[in-house]
Amino acid sequence: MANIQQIAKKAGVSVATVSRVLNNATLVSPKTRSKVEEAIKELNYEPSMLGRNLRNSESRLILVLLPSISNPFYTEIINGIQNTAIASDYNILLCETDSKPERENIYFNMVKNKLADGVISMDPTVNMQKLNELAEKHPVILCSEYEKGGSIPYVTVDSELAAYQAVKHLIRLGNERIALISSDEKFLYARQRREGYERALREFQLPIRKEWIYHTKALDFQHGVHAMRMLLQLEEKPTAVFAVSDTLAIGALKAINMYANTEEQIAVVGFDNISFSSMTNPTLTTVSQPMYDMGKIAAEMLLSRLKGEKVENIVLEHELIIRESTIG
Amino acid sequence: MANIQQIAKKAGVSVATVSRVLNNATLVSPKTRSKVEEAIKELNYEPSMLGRNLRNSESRLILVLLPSISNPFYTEIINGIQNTAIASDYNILLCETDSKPERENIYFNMVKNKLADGVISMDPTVNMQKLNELAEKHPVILCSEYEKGGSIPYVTVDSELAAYQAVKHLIRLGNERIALISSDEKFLYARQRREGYERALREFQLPIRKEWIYHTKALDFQHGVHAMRMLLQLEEKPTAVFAVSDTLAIGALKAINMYANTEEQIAVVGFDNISFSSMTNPTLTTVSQPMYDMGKIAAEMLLSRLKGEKVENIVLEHELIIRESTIG
DNA sequence: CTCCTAAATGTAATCGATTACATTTATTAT
DNA sequence: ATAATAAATGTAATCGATTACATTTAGGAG
Repeated sequence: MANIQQIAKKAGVSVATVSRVLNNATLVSPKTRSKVEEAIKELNYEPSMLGRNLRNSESRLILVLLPSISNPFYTEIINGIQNTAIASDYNILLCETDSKPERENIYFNMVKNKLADGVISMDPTVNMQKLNELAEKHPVILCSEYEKGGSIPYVTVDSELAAYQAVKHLIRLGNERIALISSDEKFLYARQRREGYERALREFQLPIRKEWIYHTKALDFQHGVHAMRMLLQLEEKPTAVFAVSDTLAIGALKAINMYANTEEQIAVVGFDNISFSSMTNPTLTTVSQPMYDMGKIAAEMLLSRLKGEKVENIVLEHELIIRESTIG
Repeated sequence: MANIQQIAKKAGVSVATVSRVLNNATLVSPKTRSKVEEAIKELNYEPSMLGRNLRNSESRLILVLLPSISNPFYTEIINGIQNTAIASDYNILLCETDSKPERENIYFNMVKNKLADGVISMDPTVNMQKLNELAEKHPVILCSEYEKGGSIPYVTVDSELAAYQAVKHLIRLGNERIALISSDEKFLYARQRREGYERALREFQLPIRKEWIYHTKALDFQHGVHAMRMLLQLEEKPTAVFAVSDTLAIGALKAINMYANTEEQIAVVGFDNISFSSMTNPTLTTVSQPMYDMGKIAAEMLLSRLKGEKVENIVLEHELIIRESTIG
């Protein structure tokens, strides 16, 4: 790979002039410019990002942290981020932390070291203290999961309200024994969705029973299956379930299919509206988050921060998508 | 962020000594070493990857190209790659090309520019000519999709054989009218799976009818639904379907559920054994690829190439997982 | 105490770009 | 034709590390 010196030599000019051509400065004569461009073409030259970044302390790379790419929830968000970033000549790097702090560290270092210009974190398991430290010196945006009262700007939805509405929907259908399949409450979204669930129950004077609240260790299908199976073994079984994620809800549907008596109709509501949720049988009622927009806005916020602008937190609208799993 | 000069000054030594401490060279006296280490701790210093990479032309970063993260097929492969890479002190960057050549270019440039040390490509839409050019100067491994007779090392499964076995399974169940839902035949895996499909049919003297071969434009659920819907509108409907990907197969199951008469039992076989495939109703019979191992081996091959070693192509074993969708 | 050798440390070039400032060349006005 | 100005180009420092080579220091032998 040729470097700028070789181009300069070949074109018979100085490296400064080559650099000017590269960055379309105006003070290059057309003649010189074309000489340089020819040399670039001939030697098949592409400027080194390393040299450039080192000098400019800018990489035009954005890190996107997520716990795991296996949850389809992130897919559309990433599309939103990516399209927006690319339109502004930035690229994104997907960083799967697998909820492991060591990996997180490596990615944080990339930012500190100017290998990346900023971070969008969607990882609920992120070390908030470290992220806050990073955010003091570098642009950071939280997407979906956020820190209440924290200083890092975020874009999210109102999880409490969405959960409240989802559970109210179940109540209106006549359900009085409504279970919650949630994840670890160290995550804000899990706490908020439980609060919404409880608010709806309280409003209708329905009991909040802790044996109907099941906490899973992870969000994949299998954990949903297992949670539902546990709920089905209770002497007083719930007639409806609200799960904090579609993956759990789909697992619950599966468990109902496999283990429940066919005459028991158990209604299920999920959260996220992942693409698979309309492929299940029955199709899944769920809370739709504007995932693409969330990603887009997160990217826009980060781009603003990169320009040194202040940004406001944003809470986007959600929507309850009613499908077969609550109709029967 | 402090730099090496500041550490040197603080510790009262030269930058060379600091660098030696950083890279645990042996020729540093214990006294000096601890002075330097203290300065590093005090100033909270972390060496700049940019400076280091520029000098060493090494980044210890591996690029993983994939067309889209929305296909769960890639999830486990990525885990395999990532765990292997991290064990050797490499990190991976996930690059979603969205099948767009511009994006591909950016990522190729990262490699040319030493921002990344090598590439594992899982993208069937990759520009093979450009990838081959890149592979002349940089380590590149193909994972899953590969180039027959090409010079880039690959790890994959025997798609033709797997498809042949899958279709034979359908034939043994008594199906004589077997459809194929495939994707664009510009992809090698699609061609190979069609060949396997045809070989099985020929072997049992069953007709190969082109109205039973449907090519989709993409691999998502919706395209599977649409394909199956088209097949159900034929006057002579197939009694079984082999789809080249689980996502398509799951869409097909959905379409059968929605549009087929309940008395028609249409058997379905997919390919990949994604985690969803055991959540559907009926559960999906499918070809299981050793995805984690494939990723692991791809990473190991790349690490070997990075050390300058030669590597051999590897074809891994697959397995037909029989579930409800071919039992009824 | 001196000399020699080995160990420890320092100096300065290097990687590949950008850019402030200096210098040369071209253009315009008088 | 000459001075003044504008445009084009060049020179060299810089970003933050590594490392060959040079130099200093320490330790041991005589």
